Amino acid sequence: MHEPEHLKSAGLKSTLPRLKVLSLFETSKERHLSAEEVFKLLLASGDDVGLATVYRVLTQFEQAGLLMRHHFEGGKSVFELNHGVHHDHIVCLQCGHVEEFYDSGIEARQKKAAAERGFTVHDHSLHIYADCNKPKCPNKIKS
Amino acid sequence: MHEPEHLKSAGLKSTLPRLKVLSLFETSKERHLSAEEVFKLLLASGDDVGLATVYRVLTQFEQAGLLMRHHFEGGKSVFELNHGVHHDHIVCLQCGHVEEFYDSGIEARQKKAAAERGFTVHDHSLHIYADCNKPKCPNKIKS
DNA sequence: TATACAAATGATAATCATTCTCATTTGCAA
DNA sequence: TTGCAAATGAGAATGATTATCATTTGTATA
Ligand SMILES: [Mn+2]
Ligand SMILES: [Mn+2]
Ligand SMILES: [Zn+2]
Ligand SMILES: [Zn+2]
Repeated sequence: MHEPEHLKSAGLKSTLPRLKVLSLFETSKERHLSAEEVFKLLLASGDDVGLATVYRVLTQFEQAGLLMRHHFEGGKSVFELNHGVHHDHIVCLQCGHVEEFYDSGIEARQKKAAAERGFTVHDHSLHIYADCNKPKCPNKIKS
Repeated sequence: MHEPEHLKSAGLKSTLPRLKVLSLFETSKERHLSAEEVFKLLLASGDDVGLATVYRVLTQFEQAGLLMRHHFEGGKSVFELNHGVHHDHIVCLQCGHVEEFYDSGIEARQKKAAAERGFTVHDHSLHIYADCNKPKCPNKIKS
């Protein structure tokens, strides 16, 4: 029961919808969730939160540094709890499974490439799109 | 005047809108263009092509391998002529300027990261978001 | 604890990029 | 030239996200 403090320290007041969304990310089996998925999971668990509120809260949490937003292919934003450690993503094109990885060599070479060209890096996104080849992976893109 | 053959060999018949779009990419000062930009540039040059046709043609050219599509931040697809050599992008958050780079070390480490996890790579996208620090860069995001 | 009110919510309208529909036009093969 | 499948263009439809605004709620204060 530390969520209210999380919100407080982020300058957000502790409301029911915000607690529900945060709690969902902390307990969900899926680490990376879209707004639509958050909305549906809350509905399914009997917690009614308006879709507009879901979008608002996700954006607020992102700005507060509680969540990170990613733009995978498919047009919809995906969010995950910000555990403070940067990582990149491998996304399975068949089942949508997301695996995280970190390669300090890649990170270093990115910085170098940008610096050599006079750029000041703010941020980067690296997504590898692939087949996961897991036994449970269906050969069909999940809707 | 070799465009018609390009289209023919791609299995697309040589129509006026398609020739105009292809020619625009071959002559434009900007290498990376969104659908909206293509549409407006054609209008400005007196070549009227419907917006729906622009979208259709861009997608067809992408499928034919003539263009590559990228998803930079900002929600709209960006296209460029496919010159056959893979590269990644550094995008200036202030002026939208795009610079290309290629780092074989990064490429190799990506393949390795995916392989180690049992993935079969289809594709990847690496975008570095930064300030270009060029003298001509305005401190404002261009609309 | 009751009250007051700014902040938050939720239903719904609006927006934006993109795709779809369908009547009309066009490239091109015969 | 003609015939016609393929392509086009105007506008409707879609899907994700944001804006509006009347109503509700968290919380500071009396
Ligand atoms: Mn992640
Ligand atoms: Mn490029
Ligand atoms: Zn999979
Ligand atoms: Zn710049």
